[in-house]
Amino acid sequence: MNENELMAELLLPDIKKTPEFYEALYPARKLPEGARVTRIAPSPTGYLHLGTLFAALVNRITATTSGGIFYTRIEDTDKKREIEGGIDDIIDGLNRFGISIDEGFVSGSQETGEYGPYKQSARAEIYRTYVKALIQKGLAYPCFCTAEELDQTRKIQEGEKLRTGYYGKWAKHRDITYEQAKALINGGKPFVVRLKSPGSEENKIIFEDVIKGKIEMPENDEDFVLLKSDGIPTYHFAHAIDDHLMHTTHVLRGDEWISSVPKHIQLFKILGFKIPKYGHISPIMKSDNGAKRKISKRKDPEAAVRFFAEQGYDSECVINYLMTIAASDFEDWRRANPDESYKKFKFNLKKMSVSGALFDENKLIDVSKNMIAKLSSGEVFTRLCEWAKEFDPEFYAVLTEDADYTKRVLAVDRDVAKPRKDIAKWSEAKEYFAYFFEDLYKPCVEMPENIAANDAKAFLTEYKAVYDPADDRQEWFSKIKEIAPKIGFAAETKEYKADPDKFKGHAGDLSTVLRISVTGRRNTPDLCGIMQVLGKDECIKRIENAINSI
RNA sequence: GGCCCGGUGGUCAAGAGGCCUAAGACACCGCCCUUUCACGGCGGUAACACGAGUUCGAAUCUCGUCCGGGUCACCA
Repeated sequence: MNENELMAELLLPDIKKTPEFYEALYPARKLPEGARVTRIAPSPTGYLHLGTLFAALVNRITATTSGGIFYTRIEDTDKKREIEGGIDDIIDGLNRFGISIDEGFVSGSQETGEYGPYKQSARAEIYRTYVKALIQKGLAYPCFCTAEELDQTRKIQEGEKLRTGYYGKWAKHRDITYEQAKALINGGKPFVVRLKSPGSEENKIIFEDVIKGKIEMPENDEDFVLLKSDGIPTYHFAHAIDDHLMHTTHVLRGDEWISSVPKHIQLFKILGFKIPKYGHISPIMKSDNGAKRKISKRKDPEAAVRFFAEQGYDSECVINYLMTIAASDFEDWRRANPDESYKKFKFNLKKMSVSGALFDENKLIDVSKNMIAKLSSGEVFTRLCEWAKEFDPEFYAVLTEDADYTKRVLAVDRDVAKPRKDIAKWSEAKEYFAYFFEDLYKPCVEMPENIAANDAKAFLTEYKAVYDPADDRQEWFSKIKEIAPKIGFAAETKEYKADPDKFKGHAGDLSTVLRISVTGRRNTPDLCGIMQVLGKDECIKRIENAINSI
């Protein structure tokens, strides 16, 4: 054995396999030409984040449009920051938003696929095998520096205004000998394994980012850590091994990774792996006192995807909004294909924005209103109940007490040619439909200032006598028009506008009186339709109540 | 501070040297339609960060300045 081989044996004596074993275990995927293999690799250090959802969407749709595979991999190499239930929350969240997963973790506890395990903590032996091979070739070495020592050199570098890091002459253990290492290990010293970087800062590397375009950076010359002292790899190393073995073709991740690309490219080259295509996704930003900053888990409630669920934003609407951010041509496509699933959209990574977009709730509201307006009342019923069941059980009870009635309520101004665009999120529905339900209805008979109480009373009394729930909209309104002149109101709005002084108001004002009496609201959808749903008895009751309390 | 990336209305954005008197969407404002509110229709306010250069011609190419973002861990 030569010195390098001795070193490898000293550092990783338990590793008996070779990289060839794993290369054979995970052969290339049999996929059609041009199929893209993508993935997200969340770490279970918190709940599903908007940025993660966004990245998942972009990865999912690039795999879909190319006939490829999208898989999930759990990056749980940092045991210190891991939180309980993190995996479940992330994967369940993806499922909830309709992001289907072909392979890897498909639920919090279940994984599928031929390229597993899909959890890094279960892959330790694989990483260590590759590290050992690197040491054998003299391409990696042990480093015994303590956190304090590293801190010390960083301070010196800062003092001298030098680039910080473990490189060049600062790489203390770069040339450590087998004998030296052996002595330290026998002395019980912990160590990490570092890459013996062959790079130089003088050299430039150029790579084509599939989203951002051509990027030029100095070559990596840092002897960064491959294996931490607990024997677990760093992200960089795990990324190279996993994405190679799992045959990822496109690494689409947050652009906070862009500065690590030189490290990654170097690693792939040294390991003899084919370099995947990289695409770096700009973060979703948030405006904070005029300043623009990346949306943050700690400060912003909407950073956790759960926020949208609680608010009652429909998951499909959120995805469609995210698509408008992901692809500048998505809105045009949506207008041209109003009924297609977003999955049919021909997504092009090059159309992605290079700079981060501000999260725009107004736009989300607009997208949501448009989408919800297109739903049938049955579909609205299903989704509303689904939401209420989880987030507003009381309302859920009201909605499901008489499902047929509720469906008729939801059908007002909905299953028609031009449905209302009124609801943006399910949490608004309770307030919006309250007057339909005994338990939620709060009578209010406060009439507009321009209508005298006597006139209101007189109108309601007359109207009550002729009211017929069988009337269609036209008949319904003509009855109001017939009463109008009798109490000094214009039957036609135009009449009134032509000479306002001649009238106390117009038929429209009287319909407002009726509206308030029946619903307690000044604004509602089509009143005639509402009264039909409410039924004769209820309407009469409410009208009488109004007459008595004005 | 070093290294990257970016900068078109309030927001998202089209834009590849002449088609730019700069599109569209959201938001906002006005008018019309209208049983209210919406919807819809019509219209309006509002932008190429700044300075040099290249060119007959620059939002577009180059350089500089300024501003914003990211990153510089045994975190991902």
